[in-house]
Amino acid sequence: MRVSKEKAAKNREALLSAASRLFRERGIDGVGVAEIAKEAGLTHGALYAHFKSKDELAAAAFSHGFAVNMEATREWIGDRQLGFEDLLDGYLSDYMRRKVSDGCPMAASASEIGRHDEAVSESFTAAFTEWAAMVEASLEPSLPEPERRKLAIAATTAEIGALAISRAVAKADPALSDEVLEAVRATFVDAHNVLKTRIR
Amino acid sequence: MRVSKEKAAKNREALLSAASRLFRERGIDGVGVAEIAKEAGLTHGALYAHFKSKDELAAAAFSHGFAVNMEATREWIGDRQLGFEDLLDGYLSDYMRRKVSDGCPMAASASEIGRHDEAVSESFTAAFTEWAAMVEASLEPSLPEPERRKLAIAATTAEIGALAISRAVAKADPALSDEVLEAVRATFVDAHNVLKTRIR
DNA sequence: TGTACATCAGTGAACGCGCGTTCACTGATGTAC
DNA sequence: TGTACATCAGTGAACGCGCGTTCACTGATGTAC
Repeated sequence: MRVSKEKAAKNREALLSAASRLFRERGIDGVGVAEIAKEAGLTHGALYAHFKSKDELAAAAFSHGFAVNMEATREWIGDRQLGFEDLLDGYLSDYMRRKVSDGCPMAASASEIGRHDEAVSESFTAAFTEWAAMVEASLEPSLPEPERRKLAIAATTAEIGALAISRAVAKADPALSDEVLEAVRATFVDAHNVLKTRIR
Repeated sequence: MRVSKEKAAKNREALLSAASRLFRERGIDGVGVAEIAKEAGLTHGALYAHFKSKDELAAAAFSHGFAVNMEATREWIGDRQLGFEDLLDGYLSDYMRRKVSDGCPMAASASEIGRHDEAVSESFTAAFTEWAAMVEASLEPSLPEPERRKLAIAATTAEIGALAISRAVAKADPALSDEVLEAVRATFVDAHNVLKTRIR
């Protein structure tokens, strides 16, 4: 039966939350629409009143999960003046490695994105661009372009890759899993320092 | 019916080739065992004479695909004295980005690995370790440890991440896809040069 | 403010199909004599 | 070299189940008068 506009909006939100969490945990192909709808307290048919297809839901869920993470990051930063090193430390941490179901959706799904609809690729791209902009803003302000943007893009790419790979090797080689995070952190801190030195 | 040892070995090889290719194209959860067996010219039941489960096949297929790529890389290098920059250029290329079905299995599956059996994680870890060793061998020999190993691990991590991400954003933003490859290349070439300069 | 009715979010059965795994069976291979 | 037979890779039916999507229907909501 019909439902009030607010209730419908809440149901949509519940679908996005459930999808977002389940897709990060088990992958887009690892979860069915019925389970997502059930998790949101609905039947699977209702899902198609909100989204045209599973891939459209995947795209929206990706954006939703990223927005929640972005907001949490902004809150974590708060009024502090956090620099590039602080961001790297925050992202390349054991906490983030364990935070799969509500962690960074880019690290959770990077290698699956290319196999789905263009809508999914667009969600990923928007998230990547936004995150890279935040990283660039944390860099030494006086760094010249295009070096500044290049470092931001490389750092964003490397940190997403590092989190994904540290999870991939974690079961088989926990020490290597730590090394991956630390090596990427150290390399980019150093690269930033070198660039800062060059402009002096 | 029973089949000669050579024929059985060839069938196993065909199963690994098919699985390896299909998993890279569509993900482990995106392909069924029946399709893999059919592609190898067998029925699905035969698959279980060679592998205990789909995940065990996934682990073996990953190792198989990586070994083929490693061999191709060694052939590509041949007798030339290729350095770190050459390896980066080779990996972070448009050719590799398009080479999905027979390309680097680490870039194709990085973010899915953590969701499967420990056997799959072990295959990934062995591949990563072997590739990182090759990268380390390409670095300036006089670089001290632990910086040398750290740079090799960071570069390996970043190049796998870069390939996965350049594919993820390719449909939505081809220019950004190129930038990702180039930014990682430039950052690591620079990092290597800086370390070389420091030891002088 | 009250009434009539169009709207549409949500239900649940049905569609055709594929999933991973098991298992009784087949029959050529490979071995023991 | 020939014979008897155990081995086991491969077959294909069957298991129970889940897949994404569609659709006729329900009935409360929201709107027009």
